[in-house]
Amino acid sequence: MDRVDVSLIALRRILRATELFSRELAQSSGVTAVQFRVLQIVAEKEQTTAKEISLRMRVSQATVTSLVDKLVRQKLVSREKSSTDRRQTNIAMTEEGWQTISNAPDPLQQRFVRKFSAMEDWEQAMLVASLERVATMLDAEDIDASPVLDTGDIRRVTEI
Amino acid sequence: MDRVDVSLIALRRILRATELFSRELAQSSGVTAVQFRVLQIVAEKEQTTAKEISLRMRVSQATVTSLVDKLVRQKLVSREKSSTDRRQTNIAMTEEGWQTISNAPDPLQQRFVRKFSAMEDWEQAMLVASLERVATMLDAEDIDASPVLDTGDIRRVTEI
DNA sequence: CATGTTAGTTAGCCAATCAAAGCAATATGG
DNA sequence: CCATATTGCTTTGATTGGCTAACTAACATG
Repeated sequence: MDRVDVSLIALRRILRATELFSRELAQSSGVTAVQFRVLQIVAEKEQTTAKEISLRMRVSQATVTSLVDKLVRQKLVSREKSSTDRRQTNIAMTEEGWQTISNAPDPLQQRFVRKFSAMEDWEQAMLVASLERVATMLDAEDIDASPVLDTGDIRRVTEI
Repeated sequence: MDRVDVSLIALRRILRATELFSRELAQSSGVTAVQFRVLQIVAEKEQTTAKEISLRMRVSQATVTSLVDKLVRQKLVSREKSSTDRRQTNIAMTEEGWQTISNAPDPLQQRFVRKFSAMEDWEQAMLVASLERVATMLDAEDIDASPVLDTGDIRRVTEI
């Protein structure tokens, strides 16, 4: 089997692993991976607008509305009309939201981080280079790519 | 930014690229990526059973039924009771099915293959090693990982 | 033969997503 | 200053993919 095949298989395994994890999380915890992603985006700046989320996630505003609805129902975020522009709605973290985000289990990413950290320096470097290479091969445009694996820990500052 | 972050970002970009592509395909062509995946599995051996598909895709049999329903409705595959074991249903490719699979646009994988092939030998080797490494880091069990990127060309023989 | 196992379908549910339409609020060009 | 965009968001109504649970049919086996 040639290398192209081997790498495609590996890629597929990676995709598959995250997909399965996502489902698993959806069942075990209250929020699904997608909802958690929204929560993360809100968390990055303490508050945001629906528009912002929709742009970041590359999803329609209608979808954002429904996702935010679910988070609001669980009291993880709150909606509030902006005072400066009343067409806008500010979506803000609640105390529960912060808690959820900090308590969220994160097996997949953690597994990755743990193993990655255990690697030799040269191997880490090689991996980083390779992953970036592949990413560039696959995507053309600039996309939202905060350092999370479908779900993961929040970095409030990272805005590449 | 440390290497862990950089690699997680790259991973996310990869995930994102395939996800966006999948949606795009769903709109432009008749079959969605998942349906296409089913079609590919059937194509590998000319015919299969629902069970086989469900195992390969790691999805319930009920889901397979509904996916196959859609393909049958579009006449891309056909159902036929197995003569050897009449509990089984053979799902077989139709002429249209073959056509669909061979005409299917495949920008993502093609982009990958093209760029990969253009790489120097040592770089290809490095990439393969890295991807496999990451895949192993993320998934534990053995999974279906035929050489496709959500959708892609068929290899009837490849059974790793 | 009775009971169990296996393959598949049906029914009923949920999450995520979209497009289209609607409703406010702001912006803007006469 | 008002009529007409434009913008931001929600509602409505669909579709897809996914699940579990219940059911039917066929095979397997003690």
